[in-house]
Amino acid sequence: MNPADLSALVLTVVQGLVSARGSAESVSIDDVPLERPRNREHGDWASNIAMKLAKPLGVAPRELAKQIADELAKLDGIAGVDVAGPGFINIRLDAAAAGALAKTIVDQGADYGRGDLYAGITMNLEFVSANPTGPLHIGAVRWAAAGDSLARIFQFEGGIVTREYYFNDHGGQIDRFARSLLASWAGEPTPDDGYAGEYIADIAARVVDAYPGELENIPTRDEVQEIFRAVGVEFMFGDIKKSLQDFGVHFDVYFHENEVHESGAVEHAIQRLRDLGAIFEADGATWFRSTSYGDDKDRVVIKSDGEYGYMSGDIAYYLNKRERGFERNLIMLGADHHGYVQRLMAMVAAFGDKPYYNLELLIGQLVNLVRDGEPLRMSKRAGTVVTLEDLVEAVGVDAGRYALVRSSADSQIDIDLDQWGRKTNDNPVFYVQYAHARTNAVARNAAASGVDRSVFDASLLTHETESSLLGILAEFPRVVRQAAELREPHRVARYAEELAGAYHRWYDNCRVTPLGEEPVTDVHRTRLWLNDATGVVLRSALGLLGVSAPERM
RNA sequence: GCGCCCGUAGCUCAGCGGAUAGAGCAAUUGACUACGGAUCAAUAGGCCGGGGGUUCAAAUCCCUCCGGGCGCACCA
Repeated sequence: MNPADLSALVLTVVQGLVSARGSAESVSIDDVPLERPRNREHGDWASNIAMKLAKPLGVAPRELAKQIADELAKLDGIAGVDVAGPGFINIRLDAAAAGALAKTIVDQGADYGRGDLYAGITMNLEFVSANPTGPLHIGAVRWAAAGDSLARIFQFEGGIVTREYYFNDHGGQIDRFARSLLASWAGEPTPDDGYAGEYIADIAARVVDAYPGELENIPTRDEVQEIFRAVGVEFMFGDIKKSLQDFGVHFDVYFHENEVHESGAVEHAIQRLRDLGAIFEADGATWFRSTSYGDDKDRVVIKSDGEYGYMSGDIAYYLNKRERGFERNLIMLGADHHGYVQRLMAMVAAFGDKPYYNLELLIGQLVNLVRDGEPLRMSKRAGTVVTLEDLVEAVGVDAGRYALVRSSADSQIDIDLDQWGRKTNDNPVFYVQYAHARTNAVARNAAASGVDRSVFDASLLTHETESSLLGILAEFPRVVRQAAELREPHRVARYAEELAGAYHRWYDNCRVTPLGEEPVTDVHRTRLWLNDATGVVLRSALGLLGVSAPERM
């Protein structure tokens, strides 16, 4: 029996009692979530429904709880029901009902835990989106790991997901990049507003290699700079794509900002807003009246010099996504972009769409890398940029990804490179991966000792570590769904650690293979199902995080 | 000044209304002739930043103050 089944049973009982009392109070399945009590002595599952309904029904909570408990106790698969504290209903399942899950999980394999929260919904996840002026710095990388994980979680919940990267190779930032390359080539100091760092010299050298002996013969400096811009950007962007690929992050669409400009999408989008009455002219510029939709100031879309303002691109890009058919659009940004939320939501509302539904902005707080107790400081001027490569070099891809998704994006985090670089048990990712490898080792040993899955008798899973492990396995679907709803992939990581811990404790207490000359029994065979079920869920959880699940370590 | 995020064990962080607030690391002590000790067991460590409020019940929701981070362009 899984928690959903049990919830349904409790609901039936509660509805029966409510109508028997002649109350009009309506109770739905969402009102009776079951929880795992922290203290195992409180049973396998607990419900607080009696305390919630006591007031509307005008009954004492404990009395109502007792009535519900008495009805529940009569049902099959329930070993006992107690009322505790202010009115908790604590339910103990019999071993067979609880243990059946092990077989269910093995039978369903990688599909166990899959949900339908976003079944058939088209979702566009935009993240990283760094302009190609330098290697990916650590701030952009947080969402590379967390965004990709979120994409996997949405897909697990049935979503039709597109991972998208938006980039721009024109404008002020790119000009500074091109001038920096040019200066490096010419042996001049880095321009005051330029980019420093070894990569500039490296890219400049590669551009020169691509045009051997030619740059010197180009008459104007502007023309040379244009070559550095066009070719340098290409190299830089190639490097970025490669490091993302090496990090296990693959984008379905690389969307170029020029696309919205050249296609006339910007004019199209502004015209749409104009038709909707959200555009006005003032001071020689064209404005979006975003204050009518909750923004704190109006925004320029066409500057007085006739150029498009920054926001015009965002407006056109959003409309483009909608016209490409995406129902839900998520953009993941760093903490320094939180000021964009209001104006973009105003735009969504102006188009007649639903803010926070058709468009969501996820803001991730800063990440610091720490070594020897000291944060690695970034300075663009000094050219000390902490990059994705630095992270991967220090701790590897698995630990790097895991460290980035393990905490809520709402929190600033410090990643201790010394700790995460260690291949020992003070590294959480190894703790989880080792548990997975151990399930495989146990399965291999079982096969060698003649233990197979020919028999499954759930009533034999009676040890307290077995009921604890089963309880955690049962929660996987709910954890994934919650991670999806809240856009919080770190929940999956924390769950994986909890599951790994429960598995290690079970391993310590319950043997799958017989000792010495002992005969193979159905207990061993049934435990193998539980072992394999744990392996399945650990693999799924690690997969959702984009971390490998090794069979041996 | 206005806005967003954060403040929980020595450190890094979980805990989006429930029972005695958790994990990993660090500290102390145990368990290997037992499916991999990359493990497990145990001890110690907390006015959950302060103060008010809502509730049967608050680390969690609301208000306020304090502290830290990040933003508030006809720049991108």
